[in-house]
Order: sequence, then C-alpha cells, then structure tokens
Amino acid sequence: MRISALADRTGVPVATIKYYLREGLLPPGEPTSRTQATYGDEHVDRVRLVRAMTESAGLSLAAVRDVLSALDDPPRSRHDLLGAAQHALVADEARSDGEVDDAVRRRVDALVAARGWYDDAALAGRLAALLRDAERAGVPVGDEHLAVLADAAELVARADLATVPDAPADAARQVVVGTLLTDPVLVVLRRFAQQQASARRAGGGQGAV
Amino acid sequence: MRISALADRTGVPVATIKYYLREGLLPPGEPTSRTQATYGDEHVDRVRLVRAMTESAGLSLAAVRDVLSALDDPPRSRHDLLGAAQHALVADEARSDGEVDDAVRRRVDALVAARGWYDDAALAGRLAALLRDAERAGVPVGDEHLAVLADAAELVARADLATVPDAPADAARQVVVGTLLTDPVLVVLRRFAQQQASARRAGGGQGAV
DNA sequence: CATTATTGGAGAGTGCTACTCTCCAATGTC
DNA sequence: GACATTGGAGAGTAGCACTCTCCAATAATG
Repeated sequence: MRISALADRTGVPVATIKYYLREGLLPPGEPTSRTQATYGDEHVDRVRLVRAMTESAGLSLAAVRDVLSALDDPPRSRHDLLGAAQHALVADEARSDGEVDDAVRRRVDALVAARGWYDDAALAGRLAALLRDAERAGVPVGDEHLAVLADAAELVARADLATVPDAPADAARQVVVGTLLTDPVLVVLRRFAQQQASARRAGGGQGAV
Repeated sequence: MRISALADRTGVPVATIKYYLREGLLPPGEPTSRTQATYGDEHVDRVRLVRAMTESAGLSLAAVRDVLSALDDPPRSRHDLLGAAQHALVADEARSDGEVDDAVRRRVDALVAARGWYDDAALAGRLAALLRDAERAGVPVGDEHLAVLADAAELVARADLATVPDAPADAARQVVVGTLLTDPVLVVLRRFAQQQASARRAGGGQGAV
C-alpha cells in the first residue's frame, strides 16, 4: 500500500500522514526504492488510533506520542505500563498545577489512603489542583460528593480491567486506549443521567432548549 | 477596586483581564470617570470562574462564554438551564461528529430508552460518534462495559443533584459549574482506581514508573 | 519508450486560539 | 506639578495542527 492508499483507507489527507510521519507518530513505511515506501495494515490502525485519540479523547499530538511510545515499549508488567501511559496523560492535562495548600493535600492523601490506592504523586497533585480550583471558583467539592465520585471511579475501573483477558499482549493497549476513549463517554452519560435526575426532582419543564 | 487590584486578587495579568472584558467574558466595571472604572467582588469571582473553566475543565473561551450566558439568563427551570449549559458544552467538544451508522445509533437509542433518559439529540449524537470512533480505533466498547459506565454515571448524577438544595437561585450555577469542574476529577479518580484494580489482579510490580 | 502521475521529503505558510504588547490621552496620586 | 496608572483599541506573538509548495526520483500508462 502506498501513501495515497493509506490516505484513502483512513480518510486522512496525504499531507497529514506525511506530517504524522515527520512527527514520529507513525513509523516509516518499508522503503522499496529511494523515493517510495509501502505501508501495511498496522499503519492503517495507527492512523485511526491517532485520530481517535486526538478527536475523541482530545489529546494533543504530544500526548498521543507519549502514549504510543509507552505502548510500543516492551511492557514489563501491566501495572507499570498503565502507570506510564497515565503519566503521559496526566502530564498533558496538568498545565499549571501550581501550589496547593496543605488542607487540600491532606484531603487527597486521606482519600487515597482510605481507598487503598497506590499513592501516585502525579495523580495526587493533579487531583489536589482540581479540587483547589473548584473551591476557588466557588464550587467546592464536599467530602460526600467526592466519595461518590470515588465509588463510581472504582466501579468503572473494575469493569475496565474486566473487559480484557489476562493475556498480556494486547491487554495494555486495550485498557489504556479504551480508557482514554471512554473518558468522554462517561462525561456524556453523566449529562444524560443528570437531565433525568433533574427532571425527576423538579418535575418541571419537558425538554431541553 | 481598580483593574490592577483585580489582577492582583486573581493572579491574572491586567492585559488578560482587559482581553476578557473585550471578549465579553467579564462585565464592564462601574465607570467613575471617562478613563476609570471600579470592579467588585463579583468580578473577582467571575475571573476565577473563567480561569477554572479554561484551566481545569479545559473549555475554550467560546464555550465559557456560552456557559456564562446560559447562567446569566433568567433560568426558567433548572432542567432547561442544565440543558442549555450542556449544549454549550457538547457543542464545544463535538467538532466532527460526522456520520454514524445505524447499528451504533440503535445501541445508543436502546441505552437511552432502557435507562429512561430524555432523548437529547445532541448528546445522543455525540455518544454515537464516540462509540464509533472507539470501534474504528480497534477498542470497541461492549454492551456490558457501557452498562457499567451508565451505572456509574447515574450514581454520580444523583450525587450531583443532591449536593444542592432545592433553592433555585444559585443551584444551576452549582450544578453546571460543579459538573464541569468535576469531570476531570472523575477521570483522575478512575486512573487511581485502575492502578489499584490492576495491581490487585496482576499481583505484579510495586509502583508506577 | 515517452509522457504523465505519484512519491517521499523538507521547508514555508495558514488558520485558529488565547493571550500579550504598544500606544494614547485622560486621570489619579504623591 | 511630576510621575504613574487607567481604559480602550489595534497590532503582534506563540503554539498547535495541519496544509501547501516545491523538488528530483520513480511508477504507471499508452
């Protein structure tokens, strides 16, 4: 398959594919001459994967590159890989975590300890920053609310890991990419459920504007 | 309070505040002369709110403007307001929902019907697009997995609505902004819980990289 | 075999967003 | 009275994700 066929199969312009090649998001094709190379199905998959992560999950290309390189490295254990891919993700989102006061930090530590979670510094920092920002914005997240969010997260996480067999080969990709792509799904479902919960509570209007 | 004091209180540069004023994200101050105006605490809150929505929730300024104008309008019912604010949100994220085949559409319709949710076209379209993209990327979301996500969403949504009293005044702001800001919280918690679930399953490595 | 199309590669250019800078005369402060 | 600050508006900037242009070297086609 030449580059134009790859473009046709994926619906991505040739120029964009060249750009992805340059940026290292896509491995080079097998060169057949000095100015020609052929691409395989794995290239088609890669392009689709990149597009899904940028368009659906809203990742930057830099974050996509980090996730892909974590997935491409020989994964020691699923746990390590998950952690590596998550760091790529969190690092992307954490532009300016800034300083966090002790009270928020303690809340996060308490939550992590209570749940028996692994004390990941990057995740904890990001969470603390988010809670601080919410408070500053005048919408503090109460302990009860946070506990429900944590319950929901654990519920989802168990299902995330259960979707995949114990086979290590493709499992990491399945979990990491699947999670990335279903984060926005969860957000949309939350909106659906909120509308219903709101309607039930208010008994008011019949439909959205 | 003059503009420089507003800048000091919020930590946002004067130039940026001027920009927000121009863009209509911040109402003008009370003019005290032809070249001077004073700002109040509500301006401080607004600036912090804008920053939280852009930095934490990752909204574009255009989306922030939509959300704010929905919140500023006299809310007829909480339900309508929720809907309006959600449209602003979904519209921002849905760059290219594109075409969705019937199979995915039917899955979404079935889910919405089964849960008794209000059939919001924008939300349904976005959800269908997300499921399609996940499938294209080689990480399809199974019905069981989707059901768990929906369970979690309903769990969270009930808590979201419960955090707020029935008083209508500030309730909408509380729910809408609170949801926007806790979307990323839920994502981070999911990562925490995944690490734990993964470690428990694998019994493997001790920590993230 | 001649012509036309396509290729990989690299550099420059584009459109968009969210600022950030510069300038100005009018005010405010010391 | 001297100097700093203000609101306002326009222009400039940085980063991102492409997109376009060009090129000589191939490939495909008649």
